Order: sequence, then C-alpha cells, then structure tokens
Amino acid sequence: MAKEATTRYAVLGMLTLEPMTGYGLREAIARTIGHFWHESFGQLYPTLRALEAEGLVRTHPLGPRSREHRITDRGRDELRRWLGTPPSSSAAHRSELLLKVFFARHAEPGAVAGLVRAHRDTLVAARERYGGLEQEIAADQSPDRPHWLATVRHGIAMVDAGIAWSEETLRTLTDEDSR
Amino acid sequence: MAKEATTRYAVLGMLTLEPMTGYGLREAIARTIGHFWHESFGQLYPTLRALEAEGLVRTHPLGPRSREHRITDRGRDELRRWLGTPPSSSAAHRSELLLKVFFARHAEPGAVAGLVRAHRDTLVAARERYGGLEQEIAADQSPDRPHWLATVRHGIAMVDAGIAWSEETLRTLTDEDSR
DNA sequence: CGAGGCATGTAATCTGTTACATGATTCA
DNA sequence: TGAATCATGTAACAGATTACATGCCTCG
Repeated sequence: MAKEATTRYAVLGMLTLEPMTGYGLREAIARTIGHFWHESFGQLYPTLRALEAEGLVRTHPLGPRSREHRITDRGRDELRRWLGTPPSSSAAHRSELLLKVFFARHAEPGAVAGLVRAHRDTLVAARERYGGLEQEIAADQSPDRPHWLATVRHGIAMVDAGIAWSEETLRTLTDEDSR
Repeated sequence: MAKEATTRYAVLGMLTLEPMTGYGLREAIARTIGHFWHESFGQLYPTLRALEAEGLVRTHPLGPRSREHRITDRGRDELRRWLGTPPSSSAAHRSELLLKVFFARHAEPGAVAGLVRAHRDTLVAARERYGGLEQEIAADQSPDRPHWLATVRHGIAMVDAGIAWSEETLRTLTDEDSR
C-alpha cells in the first residue's frame, strides 16, 4: 500500500476530535498541534478526497460550497494501526541555522551571531505561547489531556534548551568577534 | 535566481574544509555534520554539476572514474553571502512521534509508550556519540573549533532535554495504562 | 577470484509548497 | 458595498529519496 503519508494520519487524528470542513481542519491543526505540525491546503484537499475514496472518511454537505468530513470506523482502525508503528526515521533532521553556525568562520563578522540572536528571540516568543497553551490544556478535563500536555511540554523542553544554547553560543560567538 | 537550495551551501561549506570527490563529500557530511544534516547521492551529484556550471566549484580528475571538487573564489563569495541570510523558516517542524503521542488515546494500550521508550533509547545512544564527538572537537586546534563545538553542544542540549522529556512522558503514559 | 568499498550517475517517484482561480457569507 | 473570512480546489514546481545501473580497485 505504498508509503505512509503522514498527512493522512494527521487528518484522521484531527477528525477524532470532531467532524470538520477542510478549511476548519487546517485551522484546528494550527490551533492544537501547530507547535509540531502544519498542513497546506494543497496537501489537505487531495488527501481528504483520497481518504474518502478509501472509505476512511465520509463527507456530509453543510452548505452549497462546504462539507463536513467525518472519520469512519475503518478510518479509526487505520489510525490505530498507524499509531502503533514506529516513526519513519527518514524524517530529516536538518538545521539550516546549525549549518550556518558550523561554517560561521567564512561569514561576515557578526552575521551569524545576529542569526543566533534572532533565533533566540523566536524561541523566547514561542516559550511564552507554549506556557499559555500548557495552562489551557492543564485546565481542560478532556481524556486526551495527559497526551496533549506531553506534546506541549516537549515543545517547552526543546525551546528552553534552545534558549540556553543560544545564550551560551552568543557568548562564544561574540568573544570570537571581539578578539 | 529561484529558491535557496540548502544542499548547494552544505556542499560549498564542506568544500572549504578540503577538496573532495562526491562520494567523499557524502562521507564527510555524515562524519562532521551528520548530527544535524544529511545528503543523498541523488541530490549530491546533480548539485555538484550545477555548482560547476555556475563556476562556484571546479573539478580536477583524480583517476579514470573519480574527480576532486574544489571551491572557487566565487564559490566562497556565494557561501559568505548565504551565511548572512536568515534561515528560510519553511523548514517544517514536524514530529511524527509527537503526532502519535497526541493521538495516543486511540492507539492500542501501551503501543505509544513503546515508541517513546524506543525514542529515548535512540537519544541515549546519540548522547553517547555526541559526548565523544565533543571531546574530539574540544581537543582539536582548528580555527573552526568554537563553531563546531557550538553545533555539537546544540545536539547534546536537545538530546538531553529529549531524554528528560521521554522519562517524564513514559511515567505519565504508563500511569494512564495502569489505571 | 570474490567481496566490499570507492566512485559516478540517472530515472522514477513522492511529498510538499506556492500560486492561481473561484465564489459564498458575514459584518462593519 | 466592500473587506475579511470561510471554503474548495488545481497546476506548476521544488526538493529529496530510492532504486537502479555501471564499473574500478584493493585486499584477503
């Protein structure tokens, strides 16, 4: 059955929360799993049509130009199957920032330090968002709460570690420049 | 001039270390920046030919079936330019593991905990490798040392945070299952 | 002489983004 | 009424992986 296209499962998973339109799906993804996932319309709509053709999702018209997508029992089975399979390792761990740090000696003096500083600022802003999200989820009584908390805490752990690394790196990079 | 294909710059950067064959390039990438980057032959060879056509790399025959690639002055200029540009944010932050944790309630009991355990084991092994790499780099007298140390320490910081998160998550996931 | 590593490349395919194209509904 | 938001979809393209195809060289 070919490759495991993760978009399929992100969609099936989101539809366990509630039935949604394609548009709403993208919004919901940004709102709930946006800290580690994203989907574009160009992926979403074709995927929904494919899932429908396979009987994993069924649609019901809402208006003249909108339809609701609902996960089927077979869709739930397929989701459960996938949830037990190990993540496909090919998920490229590639960091453009680290590439730039690694070769920083060949850059304009101070240029890469600027990028690290911007990186830190981005992380600090993310840290703020994640903290709020954590409070929100913690207050929620959904049966998914422990799992959702785990994902947001992953984000927090990574961001905290990234901020600490940025500060440390900034110190060594600016020492370099001033020498 | 179209999109910034990062592969180009990874190649140019590596060729600042020393001239290499395409095959050797891949090896060198795995050895030195393997903790945050990787390239496949299918990318590497066409990229090398393109860089050559643009005059950013020049080749010299070594044997009947091998040639050495050397970065040119224009190549160094282009690398320097790129090093100062902010990383293209589109670098998708997508985690299949977190997707599985997020929807774990719909999985077979214990299945996702097993994946988190495997994840932790992978990180623990990586941590060992990175620790060794850090020692190696720290002992080196290359002018690149502070930058190389920074990248490996990024790996260590992320892995350490990931291990701690895994342990914590494993506790809450197994609590769940035993309830 | 056979296995494994060195070395180069192409073709098929997948996954995903971006831009384009269209139109309904809602609210200020 | 005009702008923003909701809503669906297609087309072109970019970036990358995988498998395939080839052949030399070295060492046991």
